[in-house]
Amino acid sequence: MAVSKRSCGQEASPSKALRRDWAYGIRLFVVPLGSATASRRMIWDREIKAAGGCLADSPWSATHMLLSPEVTPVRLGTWAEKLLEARGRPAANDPVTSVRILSKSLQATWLCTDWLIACLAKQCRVLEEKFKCCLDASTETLDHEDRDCHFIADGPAVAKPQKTEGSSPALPASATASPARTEAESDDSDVEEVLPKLRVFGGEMTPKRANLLRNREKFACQRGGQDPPKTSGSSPPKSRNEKLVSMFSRLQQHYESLGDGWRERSYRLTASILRGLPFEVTSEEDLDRSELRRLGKKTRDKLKEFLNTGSIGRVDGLHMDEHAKALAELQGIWGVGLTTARRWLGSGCRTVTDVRSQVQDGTLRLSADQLIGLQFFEEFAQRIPRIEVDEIIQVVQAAVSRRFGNRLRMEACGSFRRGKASCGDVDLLLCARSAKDELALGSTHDVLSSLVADLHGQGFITHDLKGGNQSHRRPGGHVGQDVNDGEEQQSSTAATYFGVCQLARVGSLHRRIDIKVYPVLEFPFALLSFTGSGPFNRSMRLYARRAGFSLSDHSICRAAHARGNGRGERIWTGPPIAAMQFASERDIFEFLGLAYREPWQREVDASWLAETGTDKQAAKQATAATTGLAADVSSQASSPPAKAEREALGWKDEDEVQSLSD
DNA sequence: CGGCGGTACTG
DNA sequence: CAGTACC
DNA sequence: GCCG
Repeated sequence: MAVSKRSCGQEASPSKALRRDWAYGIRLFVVPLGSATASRRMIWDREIKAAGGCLADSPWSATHMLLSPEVTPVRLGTWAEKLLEARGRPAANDPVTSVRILSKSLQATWLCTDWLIACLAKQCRVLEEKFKCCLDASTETLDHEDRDCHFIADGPAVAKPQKTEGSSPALPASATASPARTEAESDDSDVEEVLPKLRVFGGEMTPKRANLLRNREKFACQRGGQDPPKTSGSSPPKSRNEKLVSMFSRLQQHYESLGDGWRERSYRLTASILRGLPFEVTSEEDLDRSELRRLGKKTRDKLKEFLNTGSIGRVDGLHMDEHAKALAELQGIWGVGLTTARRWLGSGCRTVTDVRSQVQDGTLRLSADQLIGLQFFEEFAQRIPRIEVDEIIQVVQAAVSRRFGNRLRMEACGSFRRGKASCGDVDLLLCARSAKDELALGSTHDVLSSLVADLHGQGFITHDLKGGNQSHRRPGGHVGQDVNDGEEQQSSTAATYFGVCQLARVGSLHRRIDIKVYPVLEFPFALLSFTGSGPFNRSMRLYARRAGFSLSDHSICRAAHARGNGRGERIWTGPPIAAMQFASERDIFEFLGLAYREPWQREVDASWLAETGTDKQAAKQATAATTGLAADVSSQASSPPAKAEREALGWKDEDEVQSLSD
C-alpha cells in the first residue's frame, strides 16, 4: 500500500510541462525499424497523446526522433537514404553519411526508445541527455554491421539510467502548494455564465443554486489545477508533524478496517490537513490557525492531549491494532468484506494463510469469487505497471476489432486514464461509436459476452468473477411486472463484467480486469464515473445533489429528497435530463456549472475541504484577514456579484439564501 | 439528530 | 435484504 | 469523525 509515490523526472522545462502534461509540445516520430514494431508504436501513440504530445506524420515535422537501440547504422542509413530520395534530396553513398545528412536536415532531437519507456514509467518528462543517439557513429562500425549497433550514447547501460528516482530533484513544481489557481484554471466565469446552460437543460437558477455555484471551489471535484499528486519524498515538505500525522493515520486505518467509513474519512482528512501544514503544531495557539479551522472538538482535544502529554490515549489504546490488522488483511481478499472478515476472525482465522488451511480442511466454505480472490491474493496485491496495462489494452482491443470491427470504441478508465504510473486493475469501457452502430451491434450483453468468450478462448481471461448479467432483469420479456408508470428509463442496458486475465508471457501475473459496455447515450456519464477517482465522484455527486440533481454512471436526474419527517425514503426521482445533450464529459461539468477537470486532475486527495455548501464562512473569510489556503481560493472564487447585479439576476440576498438553503 | 455517492450483482 | 463491489 |  505504501508503495509507489514516485519522484517525477527532471527536465528543466517550464513547470507546465511537468507531470501529466509531460509530452506537451512534443511531436514524436518513431523510426519504424528494429523493435519499434507497429503494435508498440500504437501503444506509444496513445500514451504520447494522453500526455499532451502527438506523433509526427513524418520526420520532417518531428521535434523528436525515436530510435530503437538495436538498429544498426547500416539499416538506419538505408532507411535514411530512402527518406532523402523520397524528398528529392541527394543521399550520400554510404549509410552513415546519409544519416548525418538526414539528421542535419531535420530539426529533431534523436533519442533512444528507452527514453520514452522511462517517461511512460515515471509519467513525466525524463531528462533527455542520457538518451541521445550518437549519429556520428564511427565508420568502423560500418564494417561490422552485425555488431550490436550503436547510436546510443551511453551504450546498453542507458536502459535504466534513472535508478536514482528518489533523489533527482524533480522540479518542485507546485509542490509547495502555490495557493492560487494555476494556469489551466479556466476559472470562474461568473455564475452568470452558467445560468443559460441550466435554463437550457431545465434547471432553474434558484438562490440556493447560485450560492452553491459561488462556493463550488470548496468541492474537491473543483480543486484541480494544482496537482502534485504526492510525489516524492525527497525534497518536499518533510512532514513537520510526522508524529501526529501517523497517529491520525492509525486512527483512520483502525476505523477503516472496522468499517466506520465516516470516522475513517474524518481522520483521513485530519491527517491530510496536518500533513500539509506549513508549520509545526507546538502550542495550543496553533490550533486557532486558519488551516485547522475544519477540525472539530474531539480532534482538538486529541491534539491538546498530544501537546500536553506527548501521546494520545485513544491511539495508544489501539491494542485492537492486532484485531484491526487481521481484519484488514482478510478484507484484502477479493469478495471478502467486513462481515465475512469478522466471522472468520471469530472462527480462528487471523491471516490469509489460516484461511487457506481451513479451506483445505474443509472447515471453511468460500464462495466461488472468494476462492479466486484467495488463490490470487498475492498477485492481486501487486500494482500493474502502466506499460503492462497498455499491453492488456492491446489484447482486448485486438479482440474487439476482430469481432466488431470499428463499431465499438474502447476507453481504458480508472487510474490508468488518470495517468497513474501503475494501476490496481484494468478498467475498460466499451460503447458503440454511433447510434447506428449500436443498432447493428445488438444488445450490450451480447456484445460483452461474445467479447468475453473470445478472450476466454484465447486464454487471456482465466477466471470469471461475478459477471454482471443482469440480462434477466428486463430483456424484454415481461414488461408488466413493475409499476413503471410514466418513467421510461431505468432499463439499465449497461453490461458489466469482472474477471481475471493474464498476458501470455512468461512471468506475467494474474490481473483484475473489468469490462463494461454502455449505451451510447450514457457513455459520457459512464466515462466520468469510471475514471474516478472515488473521492472525486463522491464530491461531484454531492455537489450535484446539492444543486438538486442526482448524478450517476447512467445519467443525471432531478432529485428531490423526500424530506421532512417520516422517512427520507423513496428519495428522489425524476426523469433523466435530456440525455441527448450530453455528448462528452465536458457537457456534464458544464451543466452543473463546474469547471472541467482533466482526468489527471481528478486525483483528489482526502482533503475535500468542508464541502459544506453555502455558508457564512465564506462571508467571514472574505472579511477576516485570513491567510489560509482555503480562504485564498474561495475568496477569489466568490467575488460576489454586486448587489445590483444580483437583483438583476433575480437572486436573493445572502441572508435569505442561508435560510433557504435548508 | 440526520446526512455524509450512486449503482449492481450474488445469494 | 445483507454483503460486496466499482469508480 | 464533522457539519448544518
